[in-house]
Amino acid sequence: MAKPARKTGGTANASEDTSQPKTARGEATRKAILTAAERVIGARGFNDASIGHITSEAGVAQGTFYIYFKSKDEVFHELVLEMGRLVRRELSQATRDIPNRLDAEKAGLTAFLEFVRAHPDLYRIVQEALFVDQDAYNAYYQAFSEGYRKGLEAAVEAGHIRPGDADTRAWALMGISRSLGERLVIWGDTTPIDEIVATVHDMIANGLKP
Amino acid sequence: MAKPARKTGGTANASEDTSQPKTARGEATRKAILTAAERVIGARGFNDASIGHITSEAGVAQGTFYIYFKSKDEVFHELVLEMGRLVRRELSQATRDIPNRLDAEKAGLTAFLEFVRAHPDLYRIVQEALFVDQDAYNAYYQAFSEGYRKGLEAAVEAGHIRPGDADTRAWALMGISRSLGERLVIWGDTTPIDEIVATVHDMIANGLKP
Amino acid sequence: MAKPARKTGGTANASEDTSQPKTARGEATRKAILTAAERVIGARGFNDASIGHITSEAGVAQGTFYIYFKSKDEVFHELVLEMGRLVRRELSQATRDIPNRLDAEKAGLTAFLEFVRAHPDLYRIVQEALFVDQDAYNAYYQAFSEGYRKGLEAAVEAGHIRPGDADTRAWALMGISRSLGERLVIWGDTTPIDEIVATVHDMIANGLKP
Amino acid sequence: MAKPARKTGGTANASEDTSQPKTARGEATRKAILTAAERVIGARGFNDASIGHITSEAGVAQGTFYIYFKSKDEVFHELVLEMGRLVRRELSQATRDIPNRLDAEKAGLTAFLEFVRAHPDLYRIVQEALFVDQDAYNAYYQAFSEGYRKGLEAAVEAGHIRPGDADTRAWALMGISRSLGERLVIWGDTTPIDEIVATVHDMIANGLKP
DNA sequence: AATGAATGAGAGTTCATTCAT
DNA sequence: GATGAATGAACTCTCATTCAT
Repeated sequence: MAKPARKTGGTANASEDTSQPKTARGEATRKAILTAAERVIGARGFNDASIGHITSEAGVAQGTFYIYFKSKDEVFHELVLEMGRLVRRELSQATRDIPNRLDAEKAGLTAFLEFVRAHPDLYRIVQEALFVDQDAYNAYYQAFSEGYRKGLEAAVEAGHIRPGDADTRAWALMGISRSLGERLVIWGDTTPIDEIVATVHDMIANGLKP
Repeated sequence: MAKPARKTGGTANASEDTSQPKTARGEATRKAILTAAERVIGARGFNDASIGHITSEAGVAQGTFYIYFKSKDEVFHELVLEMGRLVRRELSQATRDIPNRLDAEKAGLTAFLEFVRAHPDLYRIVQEALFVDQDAYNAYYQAFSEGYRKGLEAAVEAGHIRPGDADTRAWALMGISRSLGERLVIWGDTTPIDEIVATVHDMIANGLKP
Repeated sequence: MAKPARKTGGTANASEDTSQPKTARGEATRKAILTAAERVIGARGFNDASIGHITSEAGVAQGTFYIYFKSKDEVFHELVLEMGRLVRRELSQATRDIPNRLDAEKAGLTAFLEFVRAHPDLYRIVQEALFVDQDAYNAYYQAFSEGYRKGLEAAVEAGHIRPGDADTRAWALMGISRSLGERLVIWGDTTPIDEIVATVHDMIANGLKP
Repeated sequence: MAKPARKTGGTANASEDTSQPKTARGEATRKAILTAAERVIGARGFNDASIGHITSEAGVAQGTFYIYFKSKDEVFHELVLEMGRLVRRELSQATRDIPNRLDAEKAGLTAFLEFVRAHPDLYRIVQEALFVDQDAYNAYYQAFSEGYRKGLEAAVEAGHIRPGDADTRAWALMGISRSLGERLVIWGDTTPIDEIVATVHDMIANGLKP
């Protein structure tokens, strides 16, 4: 029997032993490794991407990796966090100044799909986090689901959409985004994004309107 | 440079060197290994689940594994296929005899969520297939998305729902199911399934009705 | 340092635990396994030939192997002994009744090359014995070299050939046979055997004649 | 059934993933492993020589082996090539400046036997190549047989020896060398090399002279 | 800061052999 | 006599990580 505990967290706080680069050269090296890691892990998956693959893609020696990152898990963790930051920034830029929830929903979906199409590696990395760094995965989706939920609660309050459990709706809407994003990245769908959005938004808007 | 090709397929046809069991004892052993693999891989993930973990969970020696499966990849492949079969059977049983698409949608979602809650390991395994056995992953979702699409096309035809791109809608609806299923399995959500379904179905039904 | 001792012997006495077949059916099974072993080991080499390969080539179950042979080493041993018996019989039949040493030499070479061309697997097996069962290898060549030596000594005595160290000559002549045999088996040489023999015998006869 | 194809080639081009050493230390380590492999494989045979045996003989960790060689097969391949280079160099040094073919033959045989007695491991390794790396084995003997053949053709042309098929003679002479070499290495023969050569050369010279 | 050689634990897999039926 | 399931030791190879230079 003996179900083993699921691996969880561990790589939470990034800066402890790994020195932050002090020079411009160091900064550049660190960035090169991070970018290489994104490409390599995105393409091969976490387990098939070795440190050697990453460093050779980055054009540095293997040992150099450990000057900037404590472990393989740590780069991965950082990539997931980065993905979160980027997506959230994108979405908040796209939806700021849009008072109506349903309009914001539409703009957000469009922005998300465009981002995902532009960064397919990051999409895969976030999905794989479920198996590699569950804490990061949780943090990623928690941030989204809470944002969503609050938005939906406010929209109900404001009478923009009709009543209904905000958390469940938040997960449902997130699911739509993820699924359509996956269709682009994994399945190579080429439908123009605005067509996708039009179809989906028709459904969502009618599904939620008061 | 050298972007590596993504691992793909390879484990497609199962029986070549691995002998199918010829006795009841063998049959039982094979089943025991498969079940153990489901538990262990579901719990630890593909990479952290070693053959040793699986066989010791199954109560057999390591070598016994290779009597029934050609490789670690192959059990995984078989688990994904099995998951597909089980889910599809569940859904078709739940929705047969329901003529109206929207009602069928509701019944299907309920059945899916109940299934997922009952088989959390299988959910994780299918998700991980994206990184371990992409062919199986593709086959799994292709089967669903096509079924969905056909159902939606027929429903439009029949005037049960209003017009709209069936493929996009199919992916959107699949995304809703997956996301809510994940909330149950990964996030330990305890909302009663019928409440979830009620909330979501309100949105879907209004979103699609003519 | 620690040069390990070379593996040697161990499988010398064949009948101890392995029961000799008592029935005609058993006899046939044993023969089938031996023949299969010759083919499989000859083709793949000792190490790449598994018991499973042999038994499946023989059309019996794995366990059956151990009814007739104590171990993998043992079949191999027996094959080498068999090769020795066959070759010696062939040679003595070919050279009996030929009083003159040089004529006998010619007949023997012809017979040997014909045998080898007809049994390429056995040739390889004997060569591999050097690495698998050195005792058998030694026994095989000792028998030949001694026969050769005695023949040459007698021939000197009789004045058929001119004086010279018999043992060295024996190894030299054996080397010629082996090398030409190998050219047939390993290199696929198709020169007619009598042409080969004519060329070589010209050299040997002139080299040894008084 | 299913006669398996004979293993062939595969280890042909050496440098692809295995990095050539870039420092003196690396160079030394590589050399140490190669030397250890020669000793260990020569003594125990390819299959009984594990990577662990080789690395512990070399005084390095197991993993270090794979920094310098892609596989066990690859070291073996390299050893066979090295053996070929060494022997050819030895022979060409011993026979250069000797215009007469028969004299060169004598000098070559002497040099070969002395080399073999000094490097018994290499002799065994080349023989085992027939079962481990047939390409290397072929390359090794092809180089010799062609050199021999050309020499003999030229000698016939020059009237130093009498006419006769050069290829067959080449294999016969190679066989003599191999066989006498084996007697030294495998059978521990202690006859002084010049006595062996005297006996054999008497036979060859008379056998070939015009 | 950067290198690259070295480590060694641990993984997947094979296979000769045993044994209950 | 024959089967085929089961065993487990042993092997090759990988890779995250450390360290001397």
